[in-house]
Amino acid sequence: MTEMPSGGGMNERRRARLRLEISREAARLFWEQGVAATSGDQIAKAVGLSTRTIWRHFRNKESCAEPVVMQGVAGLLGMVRSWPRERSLEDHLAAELAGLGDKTPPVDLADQTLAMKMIRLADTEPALRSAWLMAYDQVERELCVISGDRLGHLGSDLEGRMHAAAATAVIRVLDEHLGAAVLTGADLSELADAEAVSRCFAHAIRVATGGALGDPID
Amino acid sequence: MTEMPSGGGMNERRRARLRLEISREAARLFWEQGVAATSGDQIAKAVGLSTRTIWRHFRNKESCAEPVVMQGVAGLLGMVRSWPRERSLEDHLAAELAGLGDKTPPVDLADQTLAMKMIRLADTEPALRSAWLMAYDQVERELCVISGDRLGHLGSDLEGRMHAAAATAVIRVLDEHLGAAVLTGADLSELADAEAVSRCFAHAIRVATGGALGDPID
DNA sequence: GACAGTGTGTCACTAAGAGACACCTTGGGT
DNA sequence: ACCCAAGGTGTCTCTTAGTGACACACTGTC
Repeated sequence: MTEMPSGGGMNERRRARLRLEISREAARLFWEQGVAATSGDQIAKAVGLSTRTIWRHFRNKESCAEPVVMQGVAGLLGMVRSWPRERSLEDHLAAELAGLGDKTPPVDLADQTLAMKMIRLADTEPALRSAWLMAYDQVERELCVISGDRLGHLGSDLEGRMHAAAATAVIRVLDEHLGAAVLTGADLSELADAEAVSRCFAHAIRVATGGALGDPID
Repeated sequence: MTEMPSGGGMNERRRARLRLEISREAARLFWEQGVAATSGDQIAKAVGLSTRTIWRHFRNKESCAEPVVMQGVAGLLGMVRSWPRERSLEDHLAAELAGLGDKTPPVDLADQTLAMKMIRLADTEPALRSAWLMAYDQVERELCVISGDRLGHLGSDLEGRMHAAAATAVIRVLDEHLGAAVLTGADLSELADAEAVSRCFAHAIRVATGGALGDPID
């Protein structure tokens, strides 16, 4: 009869951690040998679980890539989540970015490159492309809540959804662009200036939402 | 040694027609009994082909839904494709819509409702959601060419891609909204005024692209 | 009428993913 | 200390999504 709120919450996070763990191995294998050549058994063995358990946590093979993709945008998403209403997007991103160096664990860097490899693979593997899009679909839902909050539901719900969708779309395109740039190793110079990158994101979001997302509220 | 340009072109269109045919049956079955309960054999039998042939035309079961989804947006996409540079988006859509009643074959209406059923199903079936997103990913690529053409590659390629992505995103959200409205049968009144709908699309695209797509060129 | 090319059917096969059941943790109550 | 309920996992089994290989049918060309 007694609920266990801590147990439930713990389980959810435990589950998320496990999914990420599996996803890391899966993404690595996908990158090293391609999606088709990677079997569920192989993923299971790599992460030290039974194959059956893999399918308990992922609805199919491609979707094993989703958590690393989500992890790749988690940084930006976290920043947007903590965006206080009274600040402009540019100010907030700049501030977050300033205090980012110390609190970002090194593991995130590995995840970041893994996520970039996934989008690269998505160019040739339609299955991964759909996983990539599904991950951003998730981002869109989260952004929808945030934009709904900032717009205070003054506009229609539909309007909020469009803003969220447009913002997510430009974020995705920027991610694809940056990912490609990093992996080709072309010019890392444009990435070096983190503030320029954040300004780029902020500007893109502002444009895509017709200015609805960007300005401080009230 | 001799190419057959007519034959090749014919094949491509023949293939597209066949894919659509298969897709219609698949979508119908998906809607009637759910995706999981619909087998490849069943789709094959419904369309009068061997199962093997189904998998020659579609990489997996879910993607069987893509052609009807594409068909669902083909109307709008066609309009945007024929958008002359010297007209505004609003004017062009209104003009196209005026001369639309006569040239739209009735079969399109059935496809339209089928497409709407698919997005409805996508709410509960992640596999269909990814098919839906993949179809719009295709739309985005097409829009990318169009926007690149209209912007004359004056802006960066990246900018064109962001505009295309944002525009596609709002079109998708509007489609989802309209589809939901039609199927719930709530108020068809807001759909009755075709011109209002087209103005809605035009406005959304204009906003999402920061005005980059909408105005006449030069 | 022989020919190339392309699309389809049939058969055999691999692997994705689910169902059923037993086991083993964890954590809480007595 | 003991038991018990809940939920995650392994093992076994089975269905079916999806592929490879090969033969056959169709179509247009020389």
